[in-house]
Amino acid sequence: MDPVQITKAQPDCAATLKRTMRWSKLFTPTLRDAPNDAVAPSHRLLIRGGFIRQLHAGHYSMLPLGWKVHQKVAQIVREEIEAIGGQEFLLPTMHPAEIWQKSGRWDTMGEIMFRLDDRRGNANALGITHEEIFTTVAAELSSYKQLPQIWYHIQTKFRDEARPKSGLLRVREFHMKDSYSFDVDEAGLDASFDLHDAAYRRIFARLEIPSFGVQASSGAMGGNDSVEFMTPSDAGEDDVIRCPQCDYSANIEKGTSAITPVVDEAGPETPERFDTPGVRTIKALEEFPGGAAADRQLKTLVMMMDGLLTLVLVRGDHQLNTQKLADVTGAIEIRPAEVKETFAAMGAHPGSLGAVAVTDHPIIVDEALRGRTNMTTGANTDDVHYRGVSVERDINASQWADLREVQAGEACVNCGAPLEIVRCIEIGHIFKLGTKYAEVFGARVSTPEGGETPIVMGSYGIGIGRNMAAVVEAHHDDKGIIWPVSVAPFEAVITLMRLDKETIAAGEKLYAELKAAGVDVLLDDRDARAGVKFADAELIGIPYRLTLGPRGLAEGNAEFTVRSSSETTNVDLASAAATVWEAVSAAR
RNA sequence: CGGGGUGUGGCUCAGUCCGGUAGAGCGCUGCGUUCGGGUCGCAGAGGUCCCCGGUUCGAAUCCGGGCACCCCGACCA
Repeated sequence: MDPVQITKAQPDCAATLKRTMRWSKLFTPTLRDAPNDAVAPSHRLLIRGGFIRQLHAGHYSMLPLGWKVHQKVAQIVREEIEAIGGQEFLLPTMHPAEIWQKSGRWDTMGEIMFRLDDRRGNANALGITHEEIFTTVAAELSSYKQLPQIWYHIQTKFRDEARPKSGLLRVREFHMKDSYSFDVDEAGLDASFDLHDAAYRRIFARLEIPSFGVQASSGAMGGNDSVEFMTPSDAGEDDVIRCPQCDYSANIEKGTSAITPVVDEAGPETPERFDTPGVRTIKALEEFPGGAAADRQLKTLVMMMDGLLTLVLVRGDHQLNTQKLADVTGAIEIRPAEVKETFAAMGAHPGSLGAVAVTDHPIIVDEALRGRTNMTTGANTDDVHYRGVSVERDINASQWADLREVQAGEACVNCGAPLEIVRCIEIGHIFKLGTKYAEVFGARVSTPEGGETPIVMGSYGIGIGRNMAAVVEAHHDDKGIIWPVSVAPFEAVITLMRLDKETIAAGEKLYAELKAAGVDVLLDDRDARAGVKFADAELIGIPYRLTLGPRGLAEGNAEFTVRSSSETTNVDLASAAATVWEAVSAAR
């Protein structure tokens, strides 16, 4: 028997060709038409290009090309988190109810969390995020000397979204990178937070997603100093307030604006009742003789806050933002009261409601109503209103808060410029958790002074699939996707116009050269018409194409085409691989 | 969860109002043709018409119930 030979691997042309990625063997079911129910560009193109297929609402299969892109996106995220000291973990996706009960989120998460019982009848949850799990592990940290730590994982998260939509943009099962920072104090947390902020900006730059950070509500996740990264897109689901002049930007759930003060007359000593037959809306009351302009009316909203009927007051021409209401009250379940609940509590129907002299329900009043006098509002009798209402004198406010939703054109609180409201996709979220989880799970470290302190934590998330979709939203045209080289399913494609011996040989030679140079390349050897091959290459968005046909080959040329610009040039066969390599490496 | 819409071959859709044994285009298979931008011709395969029940001689079509998916809103990192 021959002795085992251990030899250093040598480039082997024959082996390379055996491993050649041939389009004829590639499973990429491209479609000429997108399914009619796909609306968002990324959704349509990822389906048409054969990247993804839906299994059911909010659950997608990643086909080979889709998974390849997904992994490239994840790898960029991984590299940038490693670069700030992140250490990668693999954690359970199914968690015992107990751990969520311990943090209190078993109840507060509500229906967004998938829950299931095991054979013993024990309750479990599918992880929607991993604060609880990481903090449990972090309980083994014992000394300030071990800090700071940044821990992360890239894994499946489950969220039982009420309405999955827009392909990969909002799904129920998805991969997310979440990292958690562990510091001994607030200053350390600030530093870890800033590291993530910078890492996230590098990630979006490498993905070529235009992005900016906005002040945000941290919602059910808990915490403060919350920054969301946004990319403008009609396919998004967040409205963002942006100042075109200074750097102010905030999620509409959080942001505010300066509004022109309304000058009120003092009004009467006490509110005056007056009949308003048939008046049911702000607009109708504006037009009613003896009524008032919308900005001189009080809008009284009846909300059920965790089952407690509550009055919420905003100016007549303002909108309530329910997330702001949730944030200031801590309520979990908020819904408008039903008409019959409202009538039972108030004695009147919507359209004639008001808070004057109401004492048996909590009343939360928007800050914009501070100091307002001589206002008009419903009198809790159908077809009757009050005028001459002074908010602070006549209404028993239990809480004042910023509840108003900013409208486009209102003035920036920093510089006074008119604000814009931009539809955006949320592509990342970083926020400071503080010591909440550390205290619950006993993650404490000894301090230099010899005492003990709970670890101060931060939490940082990026949805991989959503970012993949966001790249497509930012980079496509009417022919298909235009992937940035950094995440393209292939960096280059060699398109054979004919399948004769000479063309195939030239294609395989180029393939081997590019492969040897480290270029991720695909050989289109399908027996199809030129139009089909070009259209498919453009649809799936390969950044660079080398076209080999009899026309150019006769003169020793290939054609080099750039997907993003459609620019085509002739290159000498001998230098074709180098041309591609240079373009790819410059763009990586 | 509220409102709207849709379920017919792999994809896009017609047929449903007015019940009569299921169609087109694209795609797919074979043969021929063509060969640098989704050729052309011939032949062919492929459908529990979302499911269950009812009415009827007969249901894709009418009636009842259910399910799924999409869009808008609510909600949601």
